[in-house]
Parts: sequence; structure tokens; C-alpha cells
Amino acid sequence: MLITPAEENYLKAIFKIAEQEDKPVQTNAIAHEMNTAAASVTDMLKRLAEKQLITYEKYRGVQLSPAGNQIATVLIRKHRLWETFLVDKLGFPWDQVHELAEQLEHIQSDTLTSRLDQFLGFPSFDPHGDPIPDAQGRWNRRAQIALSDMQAGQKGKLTAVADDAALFLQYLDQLGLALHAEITVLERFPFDQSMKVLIGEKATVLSEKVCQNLYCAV
Amino acid sequence: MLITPAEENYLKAIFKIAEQEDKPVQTNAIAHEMNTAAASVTDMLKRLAEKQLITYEKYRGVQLSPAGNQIATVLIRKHRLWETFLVDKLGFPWDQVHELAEQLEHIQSDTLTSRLDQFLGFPSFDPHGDPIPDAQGRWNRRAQIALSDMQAGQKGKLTAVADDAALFLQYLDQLGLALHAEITVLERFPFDQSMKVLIGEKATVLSEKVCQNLYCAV
DNA sequence: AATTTATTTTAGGTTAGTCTAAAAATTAAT
DNA sequence: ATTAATTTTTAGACTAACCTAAAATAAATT
Repeated sequence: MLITPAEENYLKAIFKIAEQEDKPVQTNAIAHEMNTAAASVTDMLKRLAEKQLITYEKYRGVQLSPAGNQIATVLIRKHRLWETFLVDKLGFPWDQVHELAEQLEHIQSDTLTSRLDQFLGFPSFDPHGDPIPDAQGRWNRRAQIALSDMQAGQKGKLTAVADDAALFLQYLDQLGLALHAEITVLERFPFDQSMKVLIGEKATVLSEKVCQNLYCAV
Repeated sequence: MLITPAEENYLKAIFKIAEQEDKPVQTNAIAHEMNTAAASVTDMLKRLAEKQLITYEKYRGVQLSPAGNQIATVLIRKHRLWETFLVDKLGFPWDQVHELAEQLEHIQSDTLTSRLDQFLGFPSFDPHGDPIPDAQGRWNRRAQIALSDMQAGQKGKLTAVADDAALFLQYLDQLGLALHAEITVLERFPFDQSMKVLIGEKATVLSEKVCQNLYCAV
């Protein structure tokens, strides 16, 4: 059965949403994630259900089937391997690889994926700190918590960023925040959930939104 | 103006056919090259003419415009850079890279192309000995002649193969014929234009078709 | 419980890229 | 120079992936 790039993208979006909350994924959530009209999503859900890649009950939301889950996992694996390639081998900055990987992830060749994996030294995490599932679809989970959940006085090392948007990553660059940077929580401001943190030598205030998107090993 | 992968493929096919004979490219030739119905070609030619990528006169065949030529050149450049990457960096055999490069060539990013070029050391020829146009679209032409045009007694080094089909390349592997191999023409058989040649230590008879697809520097 | 609001689906339409079969134009052959 | 053969185009149809607007269903509120 051949899966189109558009179908793969829907499966990936469903996977991503399902990861955050453990309940059937809603049509509107998918439409928002993919920047499409809800009607287009309904169309596609029917096709995906037809192909047994999701379980779909009208008005009730969807869930990935085992087959759908596997396709999404392979797609994420390819995406993150390509991002690693672009940064480690071609020297791209981390804020410029997401869009490119969105194209490269659709290249169909298991051999290519596994050779690329080997060429990169079987990496476990991508340039944004996200885990790369292995050839069997197994995930590396790492002990890490959101910076927004850390207490004043706690120290941590930046292990992952939860948002790959170029603007966000460029902002982190400006702050001197790269993966593995040391962060110390100096003070929490309950008013707006912002925090004062120490990055290297420099103290900065980070908004709640930024803190929610930074993960640390403590 | 955005060019779709399908449009790119048509431009590449036109380029390839025009390379062989210097006259307007016929609809049927394109249809044959692309394994599509002639009617589909006519449809696409109208679209390409609309976009000013070809000059098209009904029933008269087509020619690439400067813009169309540039797109085809970049596409071939990307195709051959990816093939080089797959062989040199990922260790693919030369008979397995064509189909993959057909996918990879459509990745849209000038930055990626130039970084890949640099990563590979600005190669001038791909794994099949075909020239790779540089970032300005300039071609490396090399002094070489078809084995089928060589005379008995002549010696040469294999510089390029004119057919990327896996079956042909595997046959060459069997014969011990890799790029840069030394070939000596022992005898020509006028009856069917086959030749007896020396490859390394081994004498073999090659059909006319094979000889036409092998190029040598003498 | 009835009504309002939000969500989802259906209906109907568009574009790109393909197809087959029939018609038109060109080229070759008698 | 007609006729026959070949090539090309048109006509009409299909699928995937999208859209807007309207209808249907579910959830929330009074």
C-alpha cells in the first residue's frame, strides 16, 4: 500500500497531538496543527481510516492504528536523522533545518534511512534534543523536566527545546542558550510565571512561554 | 513562480532529449522518456509554455527557454550531487543511486545544494562519470569517445557510462568494469558491431549496445 | 429541558496531473 | 497529388488534496 506525503503529514500531526494528551485527537486540532480547513481534515480522515491507518468514528475524534503509528514513527525518525545530518555534517544552524527536514523526511528508502543512521553514528537525539527512534521504532526517553517546573535554586543542563520554530531558536541563540548549556533558576515570579535564570555568567528573565519550551536534566 | 516536481521532470526529460539531437523535441519522444501518454505531455507542454519555460508551437515540438534550461541544469546538478553523496559518503553501490536521486533532486533549497557541494569537495563528475554543472550552471566537458567508435588496438580508460539502469551497471560489475578501468580493443566484428576487448587481464566480447554506452579517454 | 455555541461533516467546486478514445494535422508513400 | 500512416491535439473523465458555505451533531449554558 502506498502512502502519499500528505497522508504521512497527517499521521505525523495526529501522533504529535496524541503525544500531548491521551484522548482521541479532534478534527480541529489537526486542522490547526496543519493549517488546513477542518473539511479537508475530515476528507483525509476518511481516506486514512479506509487504509486502516487510524480508527475513526464520526464526531468522535481519531487514534492511530498500529500501522499508522509505525508510519508516523518512521517519519519522525527520518526527520530527526536528516536534521542531525544537516547540522552535524553540513554545518547548518539549528534554526534552519526544520523546513528542510520536512521535505527530506518524505524520501522513501529504508536502505537510505539505515545508511544515514550509520553514517551519523546512530544518534539518539537530534539537534533540538528530541529523541530519535531506532530502526525498531524504540524511543529513548530521558529524565528531564520543563524549566517552568523547576524551583528557585535548582540547577540544570538544557537537554531539549520543545519548539523548532526559527524565531524561537534564534532568540535562544541571542541568549547564549545552546543544547547542554547550564541553567540556574535564580527566582520565580508568581505574577506571570516568568523566571530569572542564570545562563553561564549572565542573568536573564525568561517568560513563561519560553520556560515551558525548555527542558533540563537536573 | 513555483515549479512542481512534475514540471521539473518534464524539463529534465526535454533537456536530455535535446542533448542528443539538435532539433525541436517531439511530444512522443517526451512521452517515451517519461513513460506517460502523449496526451499528458501535450497538457504539460501547454502549462510549461504558459510559464515561459519552453517555446512551444503546436505540432512543431518544443525547446527549452533560458529559464527552463536553468531549472533543468540545477535539477541535474542536484541529481548528480546526491548520487555522489550516496556513493562517496553513504557507501551505496553505483547501481542503486539513480532512483533515490530522482527523489532527492526535488528537494528545494539552494543553500542545501551549495553546502552539499562543499561537503563533497565540489566534485566535477558523478559516480557514473557524468559531469556535474557548477553553481553557475557551467559544464565540465571531457575528451572522451564511445567505445563503439574506437579502433582495434586502441587503449582507453573508462570515464563514463551513458546508461544508469541498474541492470546495465550490474552487468558491468560482473565484467569487472568500474570507472577508470583500462580497456583495450582487441578486435571488431563488423557483422554485428560487437567487439572483443581486454578488461584488466580478461578478454570479453561486448555487444554493440554495451559499447555505445561506454565512454573512454584514449 | 430547551436553547445557544462550538465542532464536525456534507455538498459542491477547484487545480494538477494523469488517462483513453476520437479528431486533426503532419509526414510518408503510392 | 491523393491516400495511407504517423504524430499530435482535443474532448471528456478520473483521483488526490485542497477550499467555502451550509447542514448536522455534540457540548455547554441558561
